[in-house]
Amino acid sequence: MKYYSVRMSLLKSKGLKETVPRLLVLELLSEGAHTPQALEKKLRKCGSQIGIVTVYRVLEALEHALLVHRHPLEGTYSACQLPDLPGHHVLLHCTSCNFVRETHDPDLCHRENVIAKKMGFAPQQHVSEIEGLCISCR
Amino acid sequence: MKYYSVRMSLLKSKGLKETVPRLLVLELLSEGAHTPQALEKKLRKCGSQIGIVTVYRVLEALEHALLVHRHPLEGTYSACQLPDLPGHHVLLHCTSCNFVRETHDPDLCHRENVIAKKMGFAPQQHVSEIEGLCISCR
DNA sequence: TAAGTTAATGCAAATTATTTGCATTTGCAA
DNA sequence: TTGCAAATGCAAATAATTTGCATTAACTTA
Repeated sequence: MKYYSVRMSLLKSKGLKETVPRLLVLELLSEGAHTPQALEKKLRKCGSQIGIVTVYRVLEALEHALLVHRHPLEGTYSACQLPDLPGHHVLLHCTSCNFVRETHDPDLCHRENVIAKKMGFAPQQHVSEIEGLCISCR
Repeated sequence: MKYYSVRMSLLKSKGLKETVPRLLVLELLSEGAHTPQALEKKLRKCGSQIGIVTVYRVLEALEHALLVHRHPLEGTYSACQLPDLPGHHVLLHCTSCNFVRETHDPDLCHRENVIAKKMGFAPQQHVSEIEGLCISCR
């Protein structure tokens, strides 16, 4: 596993300490959505002896730093692919292979603000989840 | 509680049996988002002796029939306010009073389809959640 | 309207998920 | 390299969810 690559600076840039559990979790979550339990199993398979409690705490820290998303329709987590654009995210979640693609769409964002205003809401953040089949699964 | 009103026909129209727990849960969920646990407590206060297990099973049935939404960022449920427009929903969730308002927006829906297509996704359903403060909380 | 059938409920218990407390270790700054 | 604060590991407590089975209630149809 190549966890010492891209994600090294990411943690520091968010003011988080760089630890092995965090790097591994980020790595796994960049490959698709996982529940905390699924993460623990995979970590065990990778040889790391990281307990479920630590997984929870790592997820909490990463979510708080907006580096991962807690996932709408499933209770899973995935790595934020656009950590520099907080506030609005579109998640494309393949129901077959479980892969999560993420994007940002200014039009959608704008439309959501319009809707919020129309309904009398002061929006703080939006998440849109689109469930479907990805290009390689159909 | 006026649970014998509007929601009576709704259950039947979805092919579900009309039972007291279901009517009560639908009623409560139309007033705002609740966790299963919160539902049980309120039901108990209303005098009904409906166990948590039943609450879970009622929620499962209602969700499957698309009469309630399992809620993105909180693990709560709320009644679907547009049961005749499945597939796409916009949830406006007040982070202060916990109320959930629901709407449907053709523009947003269209935009999400465009995004999905652009990303090679065959969309099955979308949910957009907008978190913020409702009109009476700000 | 009174069976009969199927599905829903209630309860107890099992399983699974999440949180907490505390001792130990580790990352990072001085 | 040393020291401090924060992160981790482990055990145990708490909470959430599921399962099995007996009972009850809702719809059908006769």
